Amino acid sequence: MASSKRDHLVETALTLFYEQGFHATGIDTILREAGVAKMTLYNHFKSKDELIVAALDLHDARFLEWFAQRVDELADAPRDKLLVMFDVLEEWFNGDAFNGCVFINAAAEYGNCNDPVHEAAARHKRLTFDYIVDMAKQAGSVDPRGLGQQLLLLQEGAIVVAHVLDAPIAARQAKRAAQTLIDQALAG
Amino acid sequence: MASSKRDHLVETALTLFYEQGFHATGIDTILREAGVAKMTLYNHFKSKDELIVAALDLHDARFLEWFAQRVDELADAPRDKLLVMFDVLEEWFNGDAFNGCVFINAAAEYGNCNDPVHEAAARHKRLTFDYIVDMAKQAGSVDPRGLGQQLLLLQEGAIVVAHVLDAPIAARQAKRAAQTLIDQALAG
DNA sequence: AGTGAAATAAACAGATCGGTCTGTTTTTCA
DNA sequence: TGAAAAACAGACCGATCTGTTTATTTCACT
Repeated sequence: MASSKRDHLVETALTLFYEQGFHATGIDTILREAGVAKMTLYNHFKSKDELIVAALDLHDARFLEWFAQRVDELADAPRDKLLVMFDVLEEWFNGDAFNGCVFINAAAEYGNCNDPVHEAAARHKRLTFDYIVDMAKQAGSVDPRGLGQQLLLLQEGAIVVAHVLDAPIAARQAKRAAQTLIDQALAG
Repeated sequence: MASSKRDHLVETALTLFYEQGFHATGIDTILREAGVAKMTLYNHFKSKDELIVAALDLHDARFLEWFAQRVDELADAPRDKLLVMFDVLEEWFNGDAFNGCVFINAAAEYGNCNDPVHEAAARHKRLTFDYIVDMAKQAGSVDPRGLGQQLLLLQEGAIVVAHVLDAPIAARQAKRAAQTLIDQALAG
């Protein structure tokens, strides 16, 4: 079990980064919370930034998996899946731990697009986009990328509004807008 | 001219906070850049957080004024203003200094909704919403708040996508979606 | 010209930052 | 069972952090 300590460290780091932010969370805090020695961290990672990227990559895979699974549970028809996406968002917003999107937060703290942390955030959003486009394709859209772009905008907007304005209802507003856009895109 | 030093300090702080983030920008850096003594800062503000709020409030007023003015320059009819909003966004995204929305970034670093910094960010987004609702009302929408919410989602989504994915074109995609939503809302 | 407010420079405080180093203990596996 | 690998505790490093203190200088206004 060579990497169990490493995994636990990344897991703890992810939680703290999400709760408190990246710059605001010190290495020592993570180590104390994880119950791990400092040298263990620096044997697995060259720097705090590498730990951040590892934490983001972990959440990337896991979040998308959770998201797609919930969508599949709530709808069967591809067209319905495009819509229930926003119900899943609402679930997320209403969860206790909701503190915005950790990738948006990461890009906010690491604004330089060439920064590895920013790149990890961009990676996730690209995969999110791919997922939506795939659903749009299955729903029979003639321009799945175009529809996907519009729905992505609504999704990201909902996340931001829900967080900044503390308004989880943004998901439902986004769903209404999505309904209109989907109807228009799949008409005829 | 009692407050010229103070103004210059807030101005410098705003620039640096936007460029580098809030936690990542130290007091000393701001003071050096502004050419101001440390005691001058602490005579005007009780803490760094107060300086942050002052910087955000300054940008709040100024940004909304710039935004509304550009919208007025590009369109006359209220309905057109709802649309050219997204052209103005695109101008902003394509500017050299674009690094996302400083209020979204602030909320990302200060996630707690009761934090004065977060509250300042929320204040700005509420005013942005009010502005859009007002335009929707002038455009003759029967549900200006509903339309305003949807357009706000598109706007915030465009900002996030433009920043995280380094894709200023998000503004144009948002404009297309807005066109559809506006048509639907103002139909009949 | 003189007074009081405002800004200055610079040392200082105490905590924390990311990261390194050493030496010891635990775990893993052949 | 024994050697290599991994994790451990914790001291230590220099730098930086926000904020305070003190004493000096600038400057507007009467």
